[in-house]
Amino acid sequence: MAESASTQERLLRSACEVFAEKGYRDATVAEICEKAEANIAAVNYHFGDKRSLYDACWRHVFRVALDAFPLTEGLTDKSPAEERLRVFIRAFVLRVFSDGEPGFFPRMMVKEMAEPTEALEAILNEVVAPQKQMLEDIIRELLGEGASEMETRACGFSVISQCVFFAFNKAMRKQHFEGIPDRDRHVDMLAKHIWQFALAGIRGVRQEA
Amino acid sequence: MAESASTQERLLRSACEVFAEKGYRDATVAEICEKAEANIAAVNYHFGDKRSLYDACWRHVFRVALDAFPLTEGLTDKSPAEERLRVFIRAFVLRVFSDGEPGFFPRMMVKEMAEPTEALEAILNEVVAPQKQMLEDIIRELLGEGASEMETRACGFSVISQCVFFAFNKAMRKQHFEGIPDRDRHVDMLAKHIWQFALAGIRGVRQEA
DNA sequence: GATCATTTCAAACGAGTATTTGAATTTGGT
DNA sequence: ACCAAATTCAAATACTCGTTTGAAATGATC
Repeated sequence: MAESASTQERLLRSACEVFAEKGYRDATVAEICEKAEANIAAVNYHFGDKRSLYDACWRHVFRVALDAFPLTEGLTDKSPAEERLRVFIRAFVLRVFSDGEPGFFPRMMVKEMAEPTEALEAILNEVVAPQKQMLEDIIRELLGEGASEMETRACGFSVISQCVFFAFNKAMRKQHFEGIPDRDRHVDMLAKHIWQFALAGIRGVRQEA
Repeated sequence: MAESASTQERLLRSACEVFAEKGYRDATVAEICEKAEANIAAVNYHFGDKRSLYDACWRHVFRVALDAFPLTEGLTDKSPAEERLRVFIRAFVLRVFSDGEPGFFPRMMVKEMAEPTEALEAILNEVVAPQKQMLEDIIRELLGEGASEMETRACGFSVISQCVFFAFNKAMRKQHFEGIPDRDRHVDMLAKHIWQFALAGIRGVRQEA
């Protein structure tokens, strides 16, 4: 951890890393402090307690992910729904496979969903709800006028579940890439696959109705 | 917990319940014993330690899920791939939404994937690998001769990720059902949605290639 | 009904971990 | 250079939780 940054910053960064890898419960403040080259008491001095540090991490990783991979990159108000869906999915997948800070957000999210802490409800409201809204707006457009709210929700879930899947753990990401040399290109291909699969799926649902 | 069963049985059942709800780390033997109306030392007496109890739970929930919702229910050797996919997905989804014992398996699985214990590797080999194989066999058939191994894997992941998604936690399942009276029927509809979405997705991928 | 093995129990123990403490050190302002 | 505030530090504390222990209760066998 770079000793150029302030102790508080170093703590925040190493905490995000550890929380993203292990989840809230399995992360220890001892490990976080060690990685930040700070004293064991530094967390309490700078953040109050472990939970407040966790909250600070959420705010941080959320902002970083949004910064590094915005879900509307390069789009205009009048970009077609297909294109908006492509960008949304691609940004999501790039986050998930990022080895750096932008990857912390989806990983913390999966940990939190699997083993919720008190923070979950706030996260659902402040973080996932807007993204869900954005996605469903796209899908509603793709489904056309006749789409029911239930169909829209269902298709939204179908897309999101694919985007999130590989955030589970490193072993799964590794396994999916075994024997593949050019990792970045393959992430792109995966994003493209999800996009095509989802577009076809949505059209299938539309025809059925 | 029924006091008709033996202490060992009661422990196993309540342990599955708690592990499925909270994951290995957040589950406490105190809570498990309390729910089983057994003494705090009962786990060690009957199973040795918490980890061995966890292993026993895995064996149990796996068997129960396979029993209650087999992935090939009612199929013959020559059932068409579409039908095999439908049954596979439906059984998976029914497990996920089961409030009873069959639901414990996918929930423990998601917890384990999000925050792995030492048990993960064995589970991947003994449990998920065969199911993955089965699913990819179906998909390979649907994709036709020209399908690459990578496309097959990608479509397999697209299906599984949707099946698993709602195993994350109760809040998500609840949210998806809010305002819907007939829950069982809606689970069926969700399974059908995933099936249609997946079939269309697979066909989309096939056409692209 | 006596004896021995099995099971249950309350209490204690020990390891791991978040938090507190108060002294020591560093920093920033004058 | 000096003071005061901010920060760092090692050690102590408090709490949770898995595990152990030895005695008590229960059940099985003869």
